[in-house]
Amino acid sequence: MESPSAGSRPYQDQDQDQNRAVPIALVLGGGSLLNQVGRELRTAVESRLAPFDVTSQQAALLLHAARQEASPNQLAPQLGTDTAGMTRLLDRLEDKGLVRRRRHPGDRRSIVIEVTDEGRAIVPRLAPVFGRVTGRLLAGFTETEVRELTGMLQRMLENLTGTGAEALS
Amino acid sequence: MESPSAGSRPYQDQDQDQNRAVPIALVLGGGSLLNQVGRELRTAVESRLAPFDVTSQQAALLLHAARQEASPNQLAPQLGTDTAGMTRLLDRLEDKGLVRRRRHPGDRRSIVIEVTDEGRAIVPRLAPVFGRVTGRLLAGFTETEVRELTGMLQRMLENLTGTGAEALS
DNA sequence: TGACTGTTGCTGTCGCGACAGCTATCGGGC
DNA sequence: GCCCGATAGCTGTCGCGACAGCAACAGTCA
Repeated sequence: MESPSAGSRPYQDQDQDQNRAVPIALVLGGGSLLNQVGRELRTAVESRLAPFDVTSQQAALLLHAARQEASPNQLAPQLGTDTAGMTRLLDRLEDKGLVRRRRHPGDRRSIVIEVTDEGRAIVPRLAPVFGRVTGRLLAGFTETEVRELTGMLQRMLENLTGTGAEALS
Repeated sequence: MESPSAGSRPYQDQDQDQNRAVPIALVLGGGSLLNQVGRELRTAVESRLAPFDVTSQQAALLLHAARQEASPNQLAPQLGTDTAGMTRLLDRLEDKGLVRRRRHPGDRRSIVIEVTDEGRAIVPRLAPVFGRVTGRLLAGFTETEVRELTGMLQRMLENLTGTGAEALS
């Protein structure tokens, strides 16, 4: 298909080529490869979280909040949402009794997310789920590949957001 | 590029290591790196599609349907959704007058998606949007990297969807 | 003191994915 | 003819992300 010499040509040069090897399938709508993997990943996590009656988002919030008390505003970017999404997320978790809202003593605009005893009871069982799915996701990958993949994902993120968004803790 | 001892060690061996270099951040909920890139990608596409008053999903459907008439059932997997999602997607596109539903002459259960003249008018201007965003997403990537990335994404997809032997669960 | 500005969380609206259940239709077998 | 399973599309429900608008509050400055 391609000659090996083309391997290091920057992708930009290739952009005008109408018959390029990697088509817009990487990008096309919700069916893009990227989104497809993301969706399957979420589904895989949630099927394993079903016994605990929480979604992957809810589990992620619990893990973050249990480790350190925080406000919705602080957690929102780590969960890939905004304050509006946090409001609803907290609503659902509060309905399930896993989380409580407390006013911040110093700033009455703020809120402190408090994991209830019921929430803390299941938190230790949530983390391994993410670990196991990570293992399955990356089965057959070498450490080098995982590093390269992570690097490429971060470069793509920076390409899109413009400035470096360090989302990784 | 392989440091032989660590670099080629399969990721599985690393799984029990609590302090592994790539944490569950790759997987954690909607804030995972994978989903984050996917979301930014969708946002970037949609901001460029705003003048046409279509979303990335709707644009993707138009591109597919304009190239070749098809049924919702055929297009659903390509758009990363199911027939239920197709029903709503078609509803919205029909409301906008970009698409029409026609009964399949041979099979009265089926439907043929017909792009209206109004729809065909904007289709040629949609494809370049995906191309441009692809270019931006992959800015600075070599062809080799793009190939490796695509390959890794596909491997991850197979790892998740494949019905392979499941030593972890 | 009072106005101004920025922040924080809430609410409404839209689009979308996943899932379950339903109807109409098609096809094969008897 | 009838029956039975499979298939195509529709509907309802839930969770979530993006966006816009809102009220309460904080810190600042005249």
